[in-house]
Amino acid sequence: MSKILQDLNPQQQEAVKAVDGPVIVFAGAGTGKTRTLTSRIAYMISERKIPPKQILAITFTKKATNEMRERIFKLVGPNAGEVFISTIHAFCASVLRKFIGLIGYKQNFEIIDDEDSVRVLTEIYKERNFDRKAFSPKAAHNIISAYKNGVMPIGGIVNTLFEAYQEYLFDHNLADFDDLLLLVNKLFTLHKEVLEFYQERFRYILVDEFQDTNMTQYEIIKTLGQKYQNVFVVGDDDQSIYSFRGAVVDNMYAFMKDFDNVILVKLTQNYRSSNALLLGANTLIANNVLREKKNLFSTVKGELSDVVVTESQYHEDEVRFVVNEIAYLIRGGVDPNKIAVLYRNNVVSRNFELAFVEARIPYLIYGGFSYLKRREIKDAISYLKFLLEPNNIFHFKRIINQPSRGIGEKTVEKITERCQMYQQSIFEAIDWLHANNPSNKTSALIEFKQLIEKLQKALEQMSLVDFFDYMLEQTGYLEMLAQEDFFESNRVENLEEFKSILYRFEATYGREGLSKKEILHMGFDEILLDETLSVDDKGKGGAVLSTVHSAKGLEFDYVFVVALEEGLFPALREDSDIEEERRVAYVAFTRAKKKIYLSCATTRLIYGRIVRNPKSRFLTEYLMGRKEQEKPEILKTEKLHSDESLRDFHVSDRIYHSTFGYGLVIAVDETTIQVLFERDKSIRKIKKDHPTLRKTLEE
DNA sequence: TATTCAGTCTTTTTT
DNA sequence: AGACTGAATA
Ligand SMILES: Nc1ncnc2c1ncn2[C@@H]1O[C@H](COP(=O)(O)OP(=O)(O)OP(=O)(O)O)[C@@H](O)[C@H]1O
Repeated sequence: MSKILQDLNPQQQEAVKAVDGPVIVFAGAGTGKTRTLTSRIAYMISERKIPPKQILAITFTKKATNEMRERIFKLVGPNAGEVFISTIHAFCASVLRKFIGLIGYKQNFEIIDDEDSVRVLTEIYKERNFDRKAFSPKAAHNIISAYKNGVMPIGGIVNTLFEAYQEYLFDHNLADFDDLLLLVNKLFTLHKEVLEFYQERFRYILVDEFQDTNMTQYEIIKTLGQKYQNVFVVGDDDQSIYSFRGAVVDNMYAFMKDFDNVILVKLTQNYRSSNALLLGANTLIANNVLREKKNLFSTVKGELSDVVVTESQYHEDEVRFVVNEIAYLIRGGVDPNKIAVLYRNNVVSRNFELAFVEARIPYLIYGGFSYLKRREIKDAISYLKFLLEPNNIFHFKRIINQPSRGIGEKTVEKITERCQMYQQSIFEAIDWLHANNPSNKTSALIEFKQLIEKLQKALEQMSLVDFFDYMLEQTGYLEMLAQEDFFESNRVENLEEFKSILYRFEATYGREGLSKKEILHMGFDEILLDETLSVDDKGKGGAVLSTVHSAKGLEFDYVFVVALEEGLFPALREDSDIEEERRVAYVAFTRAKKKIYLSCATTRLIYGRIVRNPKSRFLTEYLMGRKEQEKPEILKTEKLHSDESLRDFHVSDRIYHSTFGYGLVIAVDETTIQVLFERDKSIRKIKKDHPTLRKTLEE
């Protein structure tokens, strides 16, 4: 048997070997879906001699893309580089980069992120005097995006807004994230030649996390696969957590109908977690009605104490407990990269981040604010893009008064007016204004123009990295930051960090003899769709702080699921779907390999208000599968002794044990202690190194 | 145009 | 609590 198949079970092998024709792997968490998909690609290349160039693999995140490429590389070597692995968005961007001209956009179209979209909408609001109070531009963006993703219909004023928005994007040659998908779909529908080009190019298509594809994505995958029918998708209906973005689990069933002779493979053995952990996850998800019944099993038994339940009085206690516990694990030799703190809401990450810094525990944050979305980074990128395209009004508006040059809304309006009415370029308009109606404003504009021209020349003569410094200095951007609060000082650091990205651009694309302009264009395309890009990413890593959504597909030895309270997790808004909330919990709980900590706080500060929420139903549901006497005693974190980590027990100390509850130490020897437990008034011998044994404070 | 200050609203989740 | 807005003032 080939070495690729060796590490797979018979069902997984079946999925790997069925190279031709449509296949769906429908299976629960940790059953090796991704591993099967990866092995299948390796198998196709090394056993079936399929040219790697013909393979397209769609992952859910950029992180998953990188991971998959690495894994395939390990199996088949450098050939892996030729497989087209990407997120659907990045794939669409590459299609459009080639063919978007056919549907009226210019080839150098730009991809904009949410923040840019909101900017555009804000402008439209002002132009057309829309009422901000009815709903904010931000809300409008959410609605429009939901509409574009097929989540909700729109009408009336929102439709007007939507049309104005699309018109603006088209006129400015911009595409938002949703457009990437929609435009490709349009391209494939209107231009069969393009579709055929890609059908021939990618004869084998594989899709991970299929349960979270939306209608447009599915349409794209379906049409691409129509000709050769070699479409392989893997998914888990219980892990569909992106319905807010238009994901439709029913695509899994649609797939089985739309393609002929689909091979259905089910996997039931979970290789990630022990049965002790699986029991909870299985019981929890069984509360959902809308699902395929599955029963995952593991061959590893696990310990009752692998599930730790804690309750803290205040959220500060929760943070302190989690951070102490992680510090303890790391001291005990656990690799920080194998520890994760997962939460439903980004808000709670802040407290943890601060505590990690204080405790000097290295950490990484997934999800949350992307590095590229920071103001200073976006400004810098806008400067660079404007240098390449000095007639780009979009970037002009962003940078013209950054730092302040005394140019406000009114002046910008005058310029755009002339550009539109007389078909002038921005610089021509500036010259005209200065010649015909000179003022200190127009002088400032001329100065700006000269600055840009000077920078354009300099760019040709310097390395990108040196130029970047020069640019920040010449534009006065650095000085502007220096004058802001010192509190903002890490903006400067972020900009410093950006130089390493530029350095990479130059190293990757520089030697092919490309111009600076081309290098930057290619580089920006590469990073733009990479949400995971962050400042601390390339360091040695550390414990992971992540939303549950961003942790999908990942696994960690130790997982802390925090803020498990009604209203937060599950979120209880009028439009929330409790089954989806439960799936989010299921995803969270199934990330753990060795041990899981479920944590909630009685009292929490949110929006300056003190809220007291009961502990999450998911916590209860998770434990429901256990016999009464096997349910863990809840650890009240505020009772913990501050130096409990020393595990140095003495007679008359108070302790906590996950199975037996709280108790009093009555005798100590080398390796064990004797404890009188409060709950059942019995005396037990406990090993000192029992994993959940903790010293607590006096009563 | 820039700056300041009081009042308002926020948060689910992300490519 | 903190970010963000809009109106009032310099
Ligand atoms: N046949 C196998 N033998 C040993 N280990 C396996 C096998 N299949 C999968 N695994 C391991 O199980 C873990 C989970 O695999 P994988 O991430 O592929 O599962 P998944 O189904 O994609 O999970 P999820 O749906 O939660 O993302 C990984 O650590 C993987 O290496």
